[in-house]
Amino acid sequence: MNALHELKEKFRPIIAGFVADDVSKTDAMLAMIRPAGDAKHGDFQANFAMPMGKQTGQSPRAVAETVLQQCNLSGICQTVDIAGPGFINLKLDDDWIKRQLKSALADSRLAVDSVTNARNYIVDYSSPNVAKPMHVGHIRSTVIGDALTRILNFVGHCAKSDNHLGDWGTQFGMILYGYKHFRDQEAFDSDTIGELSRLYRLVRKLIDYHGARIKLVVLETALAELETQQSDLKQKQSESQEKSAVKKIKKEISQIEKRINDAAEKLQKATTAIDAVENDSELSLLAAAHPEIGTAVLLETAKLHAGDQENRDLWTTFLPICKQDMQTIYDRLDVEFDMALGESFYNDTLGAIVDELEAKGFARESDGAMCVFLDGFETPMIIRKKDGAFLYSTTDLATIKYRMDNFDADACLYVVDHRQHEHFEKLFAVAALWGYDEAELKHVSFGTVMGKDGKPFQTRSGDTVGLAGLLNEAEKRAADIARELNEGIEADELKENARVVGIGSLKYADLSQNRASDYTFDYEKMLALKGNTAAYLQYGYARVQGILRKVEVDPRPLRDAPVEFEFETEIERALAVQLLRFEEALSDVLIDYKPNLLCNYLFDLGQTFFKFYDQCSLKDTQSETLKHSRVQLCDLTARTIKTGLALLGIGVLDQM
RNA sequence: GCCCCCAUAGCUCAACUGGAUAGAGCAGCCGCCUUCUAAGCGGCAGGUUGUAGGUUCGAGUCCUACUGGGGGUACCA
Repeated sequence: MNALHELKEKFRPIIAGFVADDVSKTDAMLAMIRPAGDAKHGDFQANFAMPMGKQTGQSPRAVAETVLQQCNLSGICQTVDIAGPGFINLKLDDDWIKRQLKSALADSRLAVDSVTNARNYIVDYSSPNVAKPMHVGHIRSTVIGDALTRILNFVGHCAKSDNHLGDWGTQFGMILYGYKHFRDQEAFDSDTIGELSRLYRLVRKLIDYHGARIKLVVLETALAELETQQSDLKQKQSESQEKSAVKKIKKEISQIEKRINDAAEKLQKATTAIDAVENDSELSLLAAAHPEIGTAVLLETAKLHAGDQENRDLWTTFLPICKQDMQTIYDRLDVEFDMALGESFYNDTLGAIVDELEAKGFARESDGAMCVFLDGFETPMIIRKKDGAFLYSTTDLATIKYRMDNFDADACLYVVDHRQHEHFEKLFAVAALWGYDEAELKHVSFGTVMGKDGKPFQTRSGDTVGLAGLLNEAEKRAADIARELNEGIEADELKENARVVGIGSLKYADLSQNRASDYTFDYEKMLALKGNTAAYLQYGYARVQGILRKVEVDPRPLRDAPVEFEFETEIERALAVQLLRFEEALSDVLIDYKPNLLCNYLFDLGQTFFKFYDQCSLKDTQSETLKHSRVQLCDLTARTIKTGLALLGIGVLDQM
């Protein structure tokens, strides 16, 4: 049941008459029926009279009156008013609300209708590179993708999640090289994943070192050149008389300064990479002994791809271990995938795909590389390097083909950082050329995780914050509060409480933000348990359970045999209306795949509930029927919170 | 150079895709636990939505220019 939808259908035939049955115009007008911005204007408002008045040359108020004369809203609306320039304010009928509440009460889906146009979705998210430790940057894709998959399935679509693991890239070359040259066998035997991760970081450091050494001179001369230019310009500025010329020079100076800052930053990075090795005698020796490590690593990767037995064997040994390590994180996050087809899965199909694109005339060789040139793009999409190796663009194309052929996908969502915007634009353009132009291919992008300095997030050491550590800290903080508030809480219960609240709040912190915004990583905010957090909603849920325990009314029999709802106070009606908006919130989420809209809804519901809680004591309610009506409201609130949080991948507790 | 995002309260973010008086949470101040769990509630304070124009009945939202920040830009993913 969706009140907004019902209202739109009531208005549809009348509006259609006004716009000569133009369906898209009708829909545009109906889209102007929306929840009231301010509760004192009613429950919903319709804003179509203004543009319609404009088009027909009538006054908007006259249009509104005509529409309302023809539209029979009795039964669903209690009052209908025209206000201001021509706003139509709609207030739902109490009896109608009560009927809807009853059907929600009796329904395990809370009367959320299944969509009529069910589609097959593939949701591609998380997709970490195996063999690199997962860091805080991975959590965003993981929780957003997981929430979208759950919501799509709940409303009746068929959504399959796919973890498109980076299990075939250069990082494996690093590990292979590290394993062959630097491994500590004892450590490898006792703590394999720790040793692999150490090897990865070690090789990374050495490559960065040599890279920085080569770049150093270039960077230094570039910086010096820029500084000369800067002083020249300053000279010119002081000599110049003309106002406009001075202004122009000033602008040039500020541009130069920006470039100087950039160059200085790069130089700083290079120096840091060099110092990290040279200040460490052991590392210096290793660096000196492996001058060609960069190309050697690429060679190891190439050998792996070419089917070299030793490297393949090592890969088959490492991969399950790495996957197992990631799985512990996914388990803690309660995230599951329907499939985890990594890049390696598509390896055997890549050659044929490149050949096909070439044969069809979409791809051609340029500078030795196989490229697809696209209108509107400066650079082509390279699908095979000049050394013969394939790229992730090739794999992504193979993935699209696989998903279309095997899952008959109507839509693929890629929950990936917005920095890959252009990659996906090209990918989708090539897919359309290739013939996959029916399905919706959508880059559900999200902002970068930034540090407090406004730069992409990194810790001082240059390593990004580990995900495991973040989860530990989240649970620890939740445990501290739970212990403080519940003296003598059992160890098991404390642990469960900390897990549900800590992890839930961490996820919610990510989900509650508009995914488009870059997000500033803030330890305190990520781990906050007060205000607009999962803990707030979980607390609301737990309090309902507390009430039900206290008043000793079992809500379950009331679900199928409810008493008549009574709105003794304004707040009870407000809570009721808010409860009926659940389906609306879910459909809002899916318009542009924004889970934060569900968070907004739940937080509003929570606030309304706490007001109700404050004003309507069930314990002191004398009338049995009123008490039961309130129990029913509580029951619906708890179930809506529980269901809503579950759709975000967050759990609830009976007691906190 | 070219292209893409972003700029909203001291801080971190919303604003249902053009609607009525721009909302929350932190942080600050004042209240509320002998009253169903204070991880809560009520109140105060905080804004020329980066700047300047434009479009229209109506703009944080759309267009233009500018300023500032981030990202991308031929063989990394």
